Amino acid sequence: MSTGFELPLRLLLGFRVLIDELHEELARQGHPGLRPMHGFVFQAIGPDGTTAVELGRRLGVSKQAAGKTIGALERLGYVERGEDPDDARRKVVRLTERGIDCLVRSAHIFDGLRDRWAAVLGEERLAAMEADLRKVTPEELFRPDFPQWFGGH
Amino acid sequence: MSTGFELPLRLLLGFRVLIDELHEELARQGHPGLRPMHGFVFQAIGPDGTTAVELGRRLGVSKQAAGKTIGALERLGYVERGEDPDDARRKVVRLTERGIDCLVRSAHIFDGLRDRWAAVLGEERLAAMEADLRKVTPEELFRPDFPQWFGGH
DNA sequence: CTAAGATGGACAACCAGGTTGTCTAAAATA
DNA sequence: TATTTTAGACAACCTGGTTGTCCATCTTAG
Repeated sequence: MSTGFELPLRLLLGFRVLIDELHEELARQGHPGLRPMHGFVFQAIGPDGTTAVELGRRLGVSKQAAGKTIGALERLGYVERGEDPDDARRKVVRLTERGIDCLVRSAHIFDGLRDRWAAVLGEERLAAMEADLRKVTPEELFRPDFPQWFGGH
Repeated sequence: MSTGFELPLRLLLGFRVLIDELHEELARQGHPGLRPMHGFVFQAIGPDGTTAVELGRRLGVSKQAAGKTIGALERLGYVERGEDPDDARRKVVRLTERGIDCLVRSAHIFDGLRDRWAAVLGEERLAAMEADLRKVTPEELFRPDFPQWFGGH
């Protein structure tokens, strides 16, 4: 019963399982209240920080929407705004210590989840799945405009 | 470079590739303007039709929200409301001929996309991927509350 | 070197899609 | 038969997105 119909749903379901378990574990480790899309935002901000305009471009939303998202994450203590000494117009958005802690923990948790899958499937089979997926998906891992892409009637 | 970080994103990317190609092809075949989530709604409606209350329950949203979605799809010509002879309160929502056409074409397109993946990866490897995904994901394929699940800051 | 244009960010008004609350008609039940 | 439950419509509101406008600042053309 391998209809083409099952494949996309299994892929999505796999993603969902991993993300759900990530957030359960993050909540246990002191980061409750985060939503799946926050990970995308953190990644889009990057290690060197960014600006509202640039963040909006990366996320595929307007700079105003990006500004609101930044404001929300700032209130949660995950990002902070700083001045740019080279350009008085720009406000650089950076991850706070708490934001970085969240990223580090996420990486560890993802590694642990991958280990669990490897224990069930075998490391060889899991590596094969990853290799195969690489063959049929674009190089660049991050398509942070995903939330935008999916929503909307 | 198999960090646990890559796996979920590859799964999501695979899903996205398939869905994007599905909608490109659907647009070519006379169904433009459909969004990824419409497929979920069609599936949630099912072959026998449903009601706004039941649809809301399946999609994980309020009956009012389901009603609005139904209204939008009705305007697009994909569903229609009919009376229930056994219960004058209920308005049964059913797929129109156009809605069914869309579902049939989607099934064919998904089959074709799976064939393309099989040509790249080999039928055996693809079947292995599907089998492995089944081992690490829930039985029930449909979690139509996905849009709801992902969104939200 | 200055004047014109481009850019980053804030603010306001609006829109879409979700929410809850209230209401009516019809069905189920005590 | 009287009461309670249910399906659906309508209204008010909330959130997170949109565009439009504005100002301050940087960049660039003359």
